[in-house]
Amino acid sequence: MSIVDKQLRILFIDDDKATNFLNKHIAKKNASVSSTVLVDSAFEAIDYLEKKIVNPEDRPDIIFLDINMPAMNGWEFLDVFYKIDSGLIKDIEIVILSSSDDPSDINQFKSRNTLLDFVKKPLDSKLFNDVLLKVCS
Amino acid sequence: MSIVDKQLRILFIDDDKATNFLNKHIAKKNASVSSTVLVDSAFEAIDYLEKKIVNPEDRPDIIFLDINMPAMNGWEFLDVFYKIDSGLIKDIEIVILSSSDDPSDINQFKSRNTLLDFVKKPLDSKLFNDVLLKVCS
DNA sequence: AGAACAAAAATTTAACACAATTTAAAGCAA
DNA sequence: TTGCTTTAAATTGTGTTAAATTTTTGTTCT
Repeated sequence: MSIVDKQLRILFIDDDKATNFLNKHIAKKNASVSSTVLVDSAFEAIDYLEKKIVNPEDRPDIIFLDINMPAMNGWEFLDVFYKIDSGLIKDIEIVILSSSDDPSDINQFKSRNTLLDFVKKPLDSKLFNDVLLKVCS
Repeated sequence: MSIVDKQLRILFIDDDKATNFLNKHIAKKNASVSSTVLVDSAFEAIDYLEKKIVNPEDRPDIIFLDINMPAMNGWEFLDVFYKIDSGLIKDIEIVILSSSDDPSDINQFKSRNTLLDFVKKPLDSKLFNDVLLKVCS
């Protein structure tokens, strides 16, 4: 059963290989997902969004973003992300995917009211489907 | 190509679901592995080894053990493990599988000279195969 | 009516087989 | 010897099928 008509493209940003592997597996099993892209760092994500995407139809619909990453964390990524001068990325939904219980992260999430959701690791297929439903509403 | 004649049973002890998922995937792709068991905690591992194994042929040949786990860490597990009063577990090889750089963990590993190897996460198929080769030598 | 059990449906997980990409290796030529 | 090309090997990715688990539904019995 596909919960939505349109097919969604998902970008996962996480420095942990095992997490990425699990996330991709869950995403690809969902009938509403047409493609998944994994990157290991926020830096790679910026590079991907700015350089690698040539056609608008290639841009992700949803980004699942880890917070705790070396070099550039999730919040720092978002600061850069929103400055990307491109119509391409305007309506990409952002979902925080973190195992953090840190109140400062929760506050960060609440203060940035453009973010779609805050999902606790590990991702599971039910949780993932809920996010997709949220995107379509 | 199977590097060994006998088929090996692997037990993974890790509290992270994503890590377990990746580990299992890698292990099951190896032709020398006949079965994999995953447990989420050291406590479950003890329970599994003491209670769930009835036949000697069911016991694992290798245990991949995470160090940093809540409630009971890897070293604490080993202390309990070696006290298990059962011939069943005598010649199980122990491999530490951790992302820790902590010198105290390295020292712990060196001081316990019965341990087969210390492997850094994330596990990959080459690394895994190397461990299997070590077991057979 | 409510609890409990059993059957059916649906969802999740695992197993398998195949394709594609990447990596390593061997051989040859400059 | 160095670099390049071809071949082989191995890792990774993908899709399909089958098994197992969970949820739902309906029926019976108290």
